[in-house]
Amino acid sequence: MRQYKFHIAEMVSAATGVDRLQLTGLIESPPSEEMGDLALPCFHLARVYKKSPAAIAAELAGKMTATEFVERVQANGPYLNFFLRREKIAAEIIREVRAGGDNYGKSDIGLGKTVVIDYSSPNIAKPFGIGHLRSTVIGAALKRIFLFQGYNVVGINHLGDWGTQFGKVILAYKLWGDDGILQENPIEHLYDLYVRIHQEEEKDPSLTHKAREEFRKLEGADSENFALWKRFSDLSKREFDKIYAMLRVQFEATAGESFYNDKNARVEKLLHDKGLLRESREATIVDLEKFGLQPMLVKRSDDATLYATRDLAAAIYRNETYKFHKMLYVVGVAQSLHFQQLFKVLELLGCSWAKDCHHVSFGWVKLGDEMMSTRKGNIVFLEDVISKAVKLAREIIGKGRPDLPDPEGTARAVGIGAVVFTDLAFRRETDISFDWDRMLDFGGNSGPYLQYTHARICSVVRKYARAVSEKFDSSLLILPEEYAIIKKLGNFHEIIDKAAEEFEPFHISSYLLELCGLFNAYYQRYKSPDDRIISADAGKAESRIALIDSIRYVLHSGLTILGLTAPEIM
RNA sequence: GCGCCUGUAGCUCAGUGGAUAGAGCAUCGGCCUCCGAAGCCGAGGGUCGGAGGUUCAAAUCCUCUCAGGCGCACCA
Repeated sequence: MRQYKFHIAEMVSAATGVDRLQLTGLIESPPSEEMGDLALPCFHLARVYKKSPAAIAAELAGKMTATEFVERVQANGPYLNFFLRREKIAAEIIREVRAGGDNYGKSDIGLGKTVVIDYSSPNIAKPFGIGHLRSTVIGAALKRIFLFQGYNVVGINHLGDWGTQFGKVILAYKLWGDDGILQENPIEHLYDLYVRIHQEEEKDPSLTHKAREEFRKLEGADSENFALWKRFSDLSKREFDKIYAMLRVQFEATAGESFYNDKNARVEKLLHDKGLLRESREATIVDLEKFGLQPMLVKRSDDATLYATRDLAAAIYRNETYKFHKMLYVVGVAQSLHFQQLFKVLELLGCSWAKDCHHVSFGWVKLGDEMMSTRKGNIVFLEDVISKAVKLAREIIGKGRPDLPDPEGTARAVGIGAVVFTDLAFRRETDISFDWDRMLDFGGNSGPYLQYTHARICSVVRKYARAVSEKFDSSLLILPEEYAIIKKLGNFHEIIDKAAEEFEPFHISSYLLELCGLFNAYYQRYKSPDDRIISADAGKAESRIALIDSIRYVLHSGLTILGLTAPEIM
């Protein structure tokens, strides 16, 4: 619909002399159909011309004449409403979708630019929980959104594989670990040890000190600790890879924190040379008080590095390696202070690109009233969630369609789709309450609802049993539901743009739900031989199939971007 | 204490300056001899936490206030 906004802005600009781009931004969609297809609120013009908005609207309505796209223009109070030529719009949009196919909605505004996205980034020696899933799902969706816009995208898995916490795991393993259990069930065993050391620490604070010492030794290349770390790390990565395969998530680089071990010293020197370092309470810090921020701790009192050091090293390394246009950190809201500090320190180091770094934060996943916490041990395992969802999908699928070609694969597609979509069904910043009932609700606003609608459209197109014609007659698409769908299809570009600008995949989720709602209402409303999609009238059937096959394309692209598969039968 | 975030229908959430505040779940009532009922249609349900203010126009912006959450020195 973007092109028609431009067109209308041109018309109004010609009549008033007001800047065309400014007008484009003002044009909006009216709340109801009888108010036309696009509208220009005249409040701003009223200020310029010192007349009432209603008078301006009336006056402009008189000056406007019909055009190739605009059928009539009508003043409605302070609004100037534009009614488009439906036949023309229908023909253009459907042709555009069909010509583009899976490429419809793509753009090349990102050509030659690189976006680096840091996402997923689980901690080794810890289970992959529902919380990490959120970063993974949002990051992977953003990656596909930017690819859709022509950007070169580098997805980085910044594994949490270094730091004091491994001192804890190493210490716990030395105290209570069991090689046999580790071999058999690595993540579970490491997780038990991790929870246990946190509990024991409460009773015996000396453990904290011992754990730090273990990490200091690890950083000092102690061979025993290094071997243990390496083993934990390898076992964990193997588990994570299974999950990524299941979610079909890929990374261009897996460079965890340990990757920067040999790059921290250089950062420290840079900070030192800029005179940014200060000693405070025995630790090394960058004082950020004049920027209203807490100090950033760069090194511990025993000289071991901290995550801030490694994040600085990572940012500098990535800038040098990828020359990025933007860098996104898909990390929970709990770390927002850290990122403010990080970006500020980069700025102080003279990195002009610090402004291109964004913390794409997301809210908590709560369990009941509590925040999920690995340390407290109240987390939900991703594997349990997926296996329950797939099991439920298997039951539902088995009932309706005994002839389904690949029941197991479809059950997985739908079960995983339900889980993935749950993370995309809210705005990023919203805290999510983890709820089994909602996760396993395949109706309403859910992934399976979108997939179901897609399969349903595929089924109708199959039943039509003829090639979808490109020579359909758009003048036969006169039902209000048909026109509403056409306008919705025409909005796909704008939705992608908005999702990319705001780093918000939810806009796409919301759009797809609306699109499916329009289709389902349309589908169910008309049942007579003439009115149904596969109409007794061959011409109508041809046009309607071209229309719903266009929905199919957009739905398929949208689902793919979000990370869901779109089975043709389910 | 300082900083940030949230408060919209019974529940979970959209809507972030414009035309009667929307959806899903839940409740109640309808719709499969007919293209897939994982669906659709309808009903009830909201002083948008509260009070001031800015504006032609406020759920949306500002101030104050109440309630909840998170972050703030050697975890990441």
